[in-house]
Amino acid sequence: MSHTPGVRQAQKQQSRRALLDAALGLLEHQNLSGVGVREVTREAGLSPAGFYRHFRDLSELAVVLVEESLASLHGMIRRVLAESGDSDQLIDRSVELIADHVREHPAHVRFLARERHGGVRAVREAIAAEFERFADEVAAGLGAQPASEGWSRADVRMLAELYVEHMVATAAAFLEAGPAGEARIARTARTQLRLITTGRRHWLDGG
Amino acid sequence: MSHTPGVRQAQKQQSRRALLDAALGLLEHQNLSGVGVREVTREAGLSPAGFYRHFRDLSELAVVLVEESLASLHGMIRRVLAESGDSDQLIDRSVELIADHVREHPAHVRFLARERHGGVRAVREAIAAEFERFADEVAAGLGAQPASEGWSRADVRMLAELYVEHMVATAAAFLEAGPAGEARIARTARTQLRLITTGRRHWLDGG
DNA sequence: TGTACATCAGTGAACGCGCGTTCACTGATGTAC
DNA sequence: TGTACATCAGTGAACGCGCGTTCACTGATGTAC
Repeated sequence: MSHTPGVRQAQKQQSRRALLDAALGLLEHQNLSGVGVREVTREAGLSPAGFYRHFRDLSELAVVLVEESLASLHGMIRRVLAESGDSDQLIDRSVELIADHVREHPAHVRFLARERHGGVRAVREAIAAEFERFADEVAAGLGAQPASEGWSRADVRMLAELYVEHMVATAAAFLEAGPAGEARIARTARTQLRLITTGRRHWLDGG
Repeated sequence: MSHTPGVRQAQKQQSRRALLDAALGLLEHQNLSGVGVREVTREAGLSPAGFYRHFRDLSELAVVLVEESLASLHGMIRRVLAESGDSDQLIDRSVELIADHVREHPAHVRFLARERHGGVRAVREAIAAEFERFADEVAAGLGAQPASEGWSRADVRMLAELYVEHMVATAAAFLEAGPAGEARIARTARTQLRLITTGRRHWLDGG
């Protein structure tokens, strides 16, 4: 509307970003319940009162972080599903992508792992709802594969949930193990995925 | 040594128990980092200063809770491994046992799920170490089964880890879903275990 | 372009509060004789 | 059994501290004319 494209608004966005980033940084080493408004504003370079121009409280901020964390995860899932090749190659690439993702977004991944069963209901529910959506997405991807011919919708869905659960567990294990343990975690994850794939292949011929 | 069998000591144990129970109760709805010494003593009926006759701080108390929570879990694992029957019966019974366990020890299970990736390192490490021991135990159990003939130690171990991870995820899902969702969680868990079992059966014949 | 007024992101001081921890204490339990 | 002393779990008061939130404010940005 005005010739200047909202200097004020841009500055506000910058403060908001600083708050979100400060919080994410602090959450890498403590729980949401252990982080305080004053701590976040201190880290972000604002006065404590400034916080309330942006969020009602920390759990509101945390829900935004959930959305951002999951946006980056969605990107990853889409890349995994888009891969093509034989199943062993797919597995190798998937595990590699998870490792890359954890390396690139450690704070996001840690935040999700930590608050998924954490003490703040609103955040827990936001995470659970998004993981459901992941499972939907994975189920749609799996359903489109030739290997799923003859499968019931319910079975495709349970397989998708198994994959998502395994992906989350693998990501958490990468974090916990650090660079030194990366190779070991990756090896285990690949073998487990191969076992699941074997089960998938023989699912319809009577176990 | 004395004719009275330590009235003093018995009373001290009682206070200690009260502190542990109070903490476990509070931890059902909040993170460890959100719980305070004063809150715990209030709930336990002691004065704040009394806490320090028993624990250096809350994380020391929490590590004791980890041990207690896992003792009850160990019992469950042993029961699962001791079951006999065909594989479908085993799966049904295992999932049932998990459901029972969650119903009987909800606070313990919630505590483990919450603090497994929580903000207190000592507690996280205590939980991780115990889960490792579970995987050992499960691996030993699996290795003894005829179905594991010809399997490498590493493969038995990765299968054990997959089972443990699945068990933990299932327990957490039971908690999250509450009684209303129990049947649905159980159905999914059983199908997933059947898929894994199918993979296990065909593992050695080239995928 | 210039001017007068409106908006509103961010400030700094203030509030009441509950926290973790310490301390000297008290009184029941335990022990030695 | 009785007595004198030692132990030590639990108390209550005190401390300094950082917290979340509110408030009236300021001054840069935005708008109307």
